[in-house]
Amino acid sequence: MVAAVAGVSRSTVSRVVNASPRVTPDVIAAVNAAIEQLGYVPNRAARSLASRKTQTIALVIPENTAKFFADPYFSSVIQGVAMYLSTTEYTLTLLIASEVDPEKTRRYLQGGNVDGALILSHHSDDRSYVQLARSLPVVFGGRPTSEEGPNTYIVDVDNVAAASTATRYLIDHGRRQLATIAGPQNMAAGIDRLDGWRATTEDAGLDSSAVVVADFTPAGGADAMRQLLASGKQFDGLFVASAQMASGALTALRERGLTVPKDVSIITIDNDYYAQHATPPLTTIEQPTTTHGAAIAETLVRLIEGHEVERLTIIPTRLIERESV
Amino acid sequence: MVAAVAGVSRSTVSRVVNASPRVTPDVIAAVNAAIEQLGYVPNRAARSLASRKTQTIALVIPENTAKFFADPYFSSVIQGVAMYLSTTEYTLTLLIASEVDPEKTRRYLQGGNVDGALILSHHSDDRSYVQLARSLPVVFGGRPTSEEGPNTYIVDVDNVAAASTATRYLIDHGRRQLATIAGPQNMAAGIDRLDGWRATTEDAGLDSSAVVVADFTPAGGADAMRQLLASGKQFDGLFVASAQMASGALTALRERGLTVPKDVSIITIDNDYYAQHATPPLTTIEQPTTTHGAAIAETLVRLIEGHEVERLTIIPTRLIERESV
DNA sequence: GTGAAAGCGCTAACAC
DNA sequence: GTGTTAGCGCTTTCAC
Repeated sequence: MVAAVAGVSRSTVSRVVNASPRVTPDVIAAVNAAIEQLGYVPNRAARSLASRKTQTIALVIPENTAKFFADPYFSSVIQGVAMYLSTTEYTLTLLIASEVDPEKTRRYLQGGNVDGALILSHHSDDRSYVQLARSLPVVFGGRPTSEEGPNTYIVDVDNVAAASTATRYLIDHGRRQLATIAGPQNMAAGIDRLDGWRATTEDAGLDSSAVVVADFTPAGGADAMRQLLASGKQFDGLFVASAQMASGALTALRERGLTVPKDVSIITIDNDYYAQHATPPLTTIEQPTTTHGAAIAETLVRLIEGHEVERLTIIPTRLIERESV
Repeated sequence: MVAAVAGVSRSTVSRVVNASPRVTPDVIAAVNAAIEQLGYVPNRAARSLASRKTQTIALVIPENTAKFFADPYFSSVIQGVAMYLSTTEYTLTLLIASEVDPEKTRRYLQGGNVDGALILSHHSDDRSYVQLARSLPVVFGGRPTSEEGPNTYIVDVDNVAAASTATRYLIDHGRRQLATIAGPQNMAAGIDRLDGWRATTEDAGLDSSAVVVADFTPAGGADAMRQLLASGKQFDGLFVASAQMASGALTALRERGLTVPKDVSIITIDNDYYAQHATPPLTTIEQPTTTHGAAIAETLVRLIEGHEVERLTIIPTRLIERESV
């Protein structure tokens, strides 16, 4: 073993590996030399067992992975998480939450197999995770819909403000008959964006009754657009709560021979390929996705390591002007 | 502890947890009852340490994660991997291969911290992973470019055949002046698809000199298209080695006022949103991505568990006819 | 079929 | 500053 080659005890090797401050430089050098020579790699399992730390962080993914992975927003957030963690000593585990047996996930998380968990809010039922936060460091990427407890740490974009900015942009560009395709009302992002649109619309003294709810997918956006068109409501400015839905809405508009932005202006949220490659390219509110992922991960690491952490971190957004307004 | 409540020894509890065949049904029931009552969750670290198995599989991701995660193909494959593994006892760890310190990744992998590794070929230098396969079960999703060893297990699509099918489709539809936008020639997928195109084109007695190489991105595809246009070569049928590039190519074609498929037919590979939402929607060769991911993971698990495994598994592809030819 | 004992490879008191 | 001694929570021979 390393200790023998370096001529020291196993404890000392352990101290060197863990960068303990009180070890003589000579000894550190000797041990490192031995480590190098032997190609020694500490065993994670043994370490965890003895230190009662796993150095592992779980990223919990809702069972409905199809939607999850198909959404470029999430891939991008995961990327941010993974990249941040690769600069630390923590390892990232992807945990798919089984809906058949939700207990399985909870048990795994609480069974001391991870040091903390990241929950990307995508689904309605996050109550169990809010509870989980009582016994394990947990950070939510996106505000959970269920009531928050004292241990709820959230890193999120200000969805109300983003929707508000978008809506005001429409108004500032002369649009007076507004409509919106909202996101699912069991998700915080869906709720908050609708709230922002409605408040801003009403503040401007405009009618806020043209609302259709969809599911954040292109197909859902197209359906919603058709509904709106069929409703007979007049509108010249449309806020769509996600670029994926906007892409679908564009398709439906084209079916009816309507032109953007001549007949109707569109503004949305997300600067993904849907927004960039739409015809016309969409004016949108960008949320910095990888930055968001990194911030979530960083918050969790700080939490695990006992640092002071803000209960709520807001990630800034940015308006990108293109050709749809 | 569980043993006490169930009135048996720890060994017996261990046997029940690990589904050992020779335990009396009564005892099994008693132990399970105790487990349930106590909410017992076995400690992974202790288990690993004693059994010398980690029940962990690493998914190695090239450092250039930006490209990686932006590619819907990979998100989708990861999804397949994650979903398959969630049905097993294995846990998925995302491992970002540092290019600054490639040794770090290798050491981690060889240090007994995982039972096996999945390499999604995306980058040129996979030699080190082919080597790694000598000491650790490794499965490649996509053929590595470097020479294969006896322990190289590969799960891949037949890229040559896919390109060949696509090219023949163009020819069958009356196109005689063919061109291609090829993928990077340091990646197997890029090389094989070009080979397939060239062979089929030449077999048909057609000119195979109109080739531009790009990097699988939309921007790269657009540039390549402009180059092709500027070259003065005439073509009425174009095979683009990925839908992302095809989407860029479409943009460049539009700039020049060319219409698809009237002026030029386009066929590509990948049935992602680029192919589906392009204008016009692209005729393409679909590779089943989540299935691919699941197959890769399954192969690795079988390998780890000592089952007989094929050295090469080919995933079937499918032609999807749309409006670009 | 079940229990007793040993030990996986490391860290963490505690002594010196 | 370094070595000694336990012990983390499990699995695994080996008896019985």
